[in-house]
Amino acid sequence: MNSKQSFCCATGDDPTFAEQLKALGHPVRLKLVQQLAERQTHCCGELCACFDHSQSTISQHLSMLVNAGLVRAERQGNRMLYELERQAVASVSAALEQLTIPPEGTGLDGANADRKR
Amino acid sequence: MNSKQSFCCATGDDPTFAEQLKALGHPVRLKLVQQLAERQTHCCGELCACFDHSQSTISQHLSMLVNAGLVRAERQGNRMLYELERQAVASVSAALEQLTIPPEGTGLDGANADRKR
DNA sequence: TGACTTCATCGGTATTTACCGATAAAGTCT
DNA sequence: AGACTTTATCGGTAAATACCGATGAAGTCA
Repeated sequence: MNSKQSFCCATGDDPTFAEQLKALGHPVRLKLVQQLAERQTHCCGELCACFDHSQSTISQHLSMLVNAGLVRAERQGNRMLYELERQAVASVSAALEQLTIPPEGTGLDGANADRKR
Repeated sequence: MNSKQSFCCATGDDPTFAEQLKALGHPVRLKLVQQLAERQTHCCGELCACFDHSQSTISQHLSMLVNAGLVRAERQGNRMLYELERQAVASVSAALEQLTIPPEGTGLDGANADRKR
């Protein structure tokens, strides 16, 4: 039953890394994250105003971001304040950057070696 | 008809950023990228050996990575050599890191301001 | 040429995702 | 308390995704 979902190379690392990337990999959610990046906090209504999707849709996308650990939600009176977990985004970014480092001693990496920040 | 997919805040930026994140946001594809990061090139067969998915499945995942611009494919005789586009991964990483920068002059960013590399 | 290897593509099915409207839950305010 | 605001959740549908086996296409090698 799990033969479809398993992947044998799993070395036990990053259980949520793919999840986080997946959460970021939707235009609405990415835009939400970008909005959140620009200000300290947003409530759901403000965010909804940026999209022409229903409130329920935006709320669901937000909760996916929260589940992925990329956004924190905090109740404030009547409304929910959403705040970007910049640290989490940073660690996703850092993990990706790791993949950028060419293997040692290849000597073939001419096309890539010059970049590297 | 496009009312479901449009998102009004789109400022015209990053047309493929979400696409790239989405491509990375699947455990098999992420693992493929990680494999490719560790060596200069891999052929499809080598990569298939790392998963217990069918060859067609792996091939499809690879072509998604290629379409997202994250992997380059090059024919070499009988086989295809896949190589990570480290530059593309780096730019995804950099774009994410941008989101990490708190807005100027908030003064409220105590929970996040200490990190920032 | 024909047998063989390697990979991509096709056709199909099952699962997941995205989305909506309606409603519930939580809070405010009079 | 009741009216109102704000957001989450439920139930459902349509579309997209993930996967497979079978087949096709491209290349090698005798």
